[in-house]
Amino acid sequence: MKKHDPASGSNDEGSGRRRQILEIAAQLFAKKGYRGTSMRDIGEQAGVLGGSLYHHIKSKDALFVELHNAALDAAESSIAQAVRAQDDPWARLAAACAALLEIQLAPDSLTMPMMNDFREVPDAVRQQLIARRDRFEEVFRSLVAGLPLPSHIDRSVYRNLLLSQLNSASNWYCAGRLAPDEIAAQIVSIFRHE
Amino acid sequence: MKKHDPASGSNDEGSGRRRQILEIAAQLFAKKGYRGTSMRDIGEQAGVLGGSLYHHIKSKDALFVELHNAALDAAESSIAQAVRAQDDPWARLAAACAALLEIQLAPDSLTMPMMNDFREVPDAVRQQLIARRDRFEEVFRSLVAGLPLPSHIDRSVYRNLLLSQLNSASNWYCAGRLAPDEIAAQIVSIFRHE
DNA sequence: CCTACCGATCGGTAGG
DNA sequence: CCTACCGATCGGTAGG
Repeated sequence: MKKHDPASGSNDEGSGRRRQILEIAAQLFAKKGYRGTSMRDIGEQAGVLGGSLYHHIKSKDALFVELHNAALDAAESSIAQAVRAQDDPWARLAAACAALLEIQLAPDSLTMPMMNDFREVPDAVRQQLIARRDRFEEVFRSLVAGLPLPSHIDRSVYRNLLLSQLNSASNWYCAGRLAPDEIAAQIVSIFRHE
Repeated sequence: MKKHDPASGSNDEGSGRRRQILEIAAQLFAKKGYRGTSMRDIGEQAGVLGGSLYHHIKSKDALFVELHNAALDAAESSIAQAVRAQDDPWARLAAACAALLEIQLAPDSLTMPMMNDFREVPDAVRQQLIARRDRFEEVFRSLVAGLPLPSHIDRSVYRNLLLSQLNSASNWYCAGRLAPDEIAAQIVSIFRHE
């Protein structure tokens, strides 16, 4: 008779089903955008009607915010681990770019590229997304601060350019050609100046 | 009794009204995205009801395609003119970046940043947008081909990284800080290698 | 350019 | 998890 909290991390049968739904939703949001993905679309992929999803989630807004934050959590910890193993500032930047691209370009999984469509999301959702993203970008602010850049380069612009590349790589990435870590190497070789 | 073709370039009173509507639509699409902008939203800004817009346009899809193509036409000719005045390959690239950014970061006008939301547009529209964009990007392909780049840099990746930066600059650009041409200079100074 | 409306689709809910 | 439905909103149209 005990109802399990749909937002909890409990690992019974219902929770596995919930994770499956989250992964389906993440893929659809990544492919079609927030407004382009209806609850009925998600339900169809999960084999249920749209309304039935509300036993697992509170609302479409909350679902999207949860996915977005989970993706940034995963990226943050993966980057932290990759950077920890490096000492040279350029090597640290390269490791961070490779780790982020590996996530951004993964074709499936729950970690998906969705920090770009702030425009098509309701205002209340957008504020949460922006707050989380700003926190995420702090790690790049400190990585860039550690670089021995020529003085004529504006580090704020440099960081924004770098991040916009990493975030939009999925728009032109073609799985057949270079691997994510090769693209990261290209980016760093372009952004490397001293 | 003569009906004027709404897609023609005639310059009578009706055509001026039409251009005004196009500018309003361009601003809304740029700010809220394709799906986030309803015909009623556009009508409201223009001081009429949504249904009344259909005397000036055929459909929302056609309106968006027209705006997108007009923006790329304007960018293409502005870039061509800027590049023509330069001889050195790096100077040509710098001129092209400055011209494109000037358009991408202009707060109003009909030329607007909208080559990013291919995801939220209907399939039939997306195909037209992609075809036009691919043609637009050819000019950058040839500019990059003219650069004396180190051999370890992949020119295809280089071009995609450059374009993704130019296209998403409006996401972080803050009018108070650097001017568009200063940002273009920063980009070129980062992308300059020999 | 408005009134008045169409069918379709949306996010979400009640009750079982 | 389904049936059956809610009110809201969408793109678009007929007729004036």
